[in-house]
This record gives sequence, structure tokens and C-alpha cells, in this order.
Amino acid sequence: MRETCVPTGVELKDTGFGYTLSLIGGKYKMIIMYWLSENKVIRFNELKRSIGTIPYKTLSIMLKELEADGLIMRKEFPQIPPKVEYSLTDRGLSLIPLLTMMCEWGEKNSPSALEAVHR
Amino acid sequence: MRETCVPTGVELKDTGFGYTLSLIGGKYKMIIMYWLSENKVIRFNELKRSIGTIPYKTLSIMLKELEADGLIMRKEFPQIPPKVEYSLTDRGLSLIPLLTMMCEWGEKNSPSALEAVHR
DNA sequence: CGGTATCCGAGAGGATACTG
DNA sequence: CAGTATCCTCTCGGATACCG
Repeated sequence: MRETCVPTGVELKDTGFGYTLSLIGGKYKMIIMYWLSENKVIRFNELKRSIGTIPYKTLSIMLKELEADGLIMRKEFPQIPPKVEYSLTDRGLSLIPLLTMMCEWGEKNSPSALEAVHR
Repeated sequence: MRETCVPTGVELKDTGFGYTLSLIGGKYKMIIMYWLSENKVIRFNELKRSIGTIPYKTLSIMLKELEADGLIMRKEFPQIPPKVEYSLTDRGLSLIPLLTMMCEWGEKNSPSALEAVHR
């Protein structure tokens, strides 16, 4: 076991867990990352429609944070109408195996809510 | 890619991500799980001291939720002074590989905050 | 020892309207 | 199209005090 994972007397954000969670925790970030990994490149409203329930404001904030953390890239095309493409960075890509595990564990171990998805 | 990970028009809590996060998201649950995986069995105040910053109330709530979700077991010894031991269930144990990945990614990719831990 | 009860503040998340 | 600007709610987490 890696004892650096469970240090005592250290700020939680300075643990591996805390840092990783601060980047991809929250309700939407993993979903966003996963859509990016599926589409290589995706536009703002496309992403918004895909996720459905997320408000513009929240999506906007999430994308800004993911970009600031170096997990995604934002490419703006100066034209009318505007066009912006989002994609994963290498750093973001390196998180995909982790996301896959999260997703698979959740699917295998969810009580029943996910049944509908598989039908 | 598993398209069930990124469904459209489905409640987020009904995705693999959403479900897994609902169980081990938040500031402390992963840390608690990890301490349990290190110690097999641990007592309430021992855990409290290990984590340090967590308030009694919060620890209490987290343990209740983890138990309700079937990830940990609570064994109470009816004696004076009281004694309660917490340990991982098999289901909880199955999450450890995921926690290890979270921890390791965080350590590798943190800007610098974790340096101190490794010295 | 192993908790509860109470109160509180900050921030995440959400709905709606507006803009270059 | 790709966002901002407000405003609002609500849960998480935190501090302190008390109990069997």
C-alpha cells in the first residue's frame, strides 16, 4: 500500500485523492471529459445538448476550470457565427482509464437504476 | 468506448460516474476507505486522529453513509467504555484498485504540492 | 469512547434573461 | 453560436457543546 495516499497531518487537497478529485470531482466534469474522449472535438452547444440537463452557466464554468487545469483545450475560430472547439489534452487523455474504471464499477455495482440503459 | 458511460437524456445519478461518485465522492470518503484498507479494522477515534482535520460529526455521517451503501461494516462491542470497529466489506474492497489509481494519478500529476510527502 | 444536537457559512449547482 | 449576468436554493462541510 502506498502510504502517501493516507498521510496524517497533511492538507487533504495535498493528497493524491484530494488533488484528483479537485480536478474531476463534481457532478459534470467526468461526463464532459468522457464526451470529449468519444468525439475528439466537440462544440459548446453540441456538448450542452449531449448532457442535456446542465445549465449554460455551469457548463461554461466547468469548461473554464478543466482548461485552467490543463485537461482540455479550447480552440476559438474568429468568425461569424462564432465557433469554438473543445478537445482533450494529453494530460486529460491520461485520465480516461480512470474514468473508465469509475464508470464500469458504477455500472456493475449500481442497485438497479442502470438496467434501463442496457435494455 | 462504452456508450453507456455517456448517455443522453438520462439522470446523471443513473450513469456509472454518477453512481460511483455518489458513493465515494466528497472530501473524506476516499480517505476513510483507504485507511480501512490499510488497517483491516479501525476504531472511531483512531480514524478521527488519523484524518486529523475532520470534525466528529462529519466523520460520523460519512461512516453511516458508507455503511448504508454497503462499503464498510460496523461492529459494536457492548462494553464500557464502548468500542466500535470499522472494516471494509467485499464490495468496499472492490473499490480499492480505483482508489489506488486516483491516488497515483494525483501524485504524478500534481503541480508540486505533493513533493513534501515524498521527501 | 463513540458518538448527537445545534447552528452557521461558503460554495456548488440551477433557472431565467440578456449579449457580441 | 457561445457565451455572461443575476439571483436563488440547497447541500456539504465546519465549530462548538452536550450525552450514555
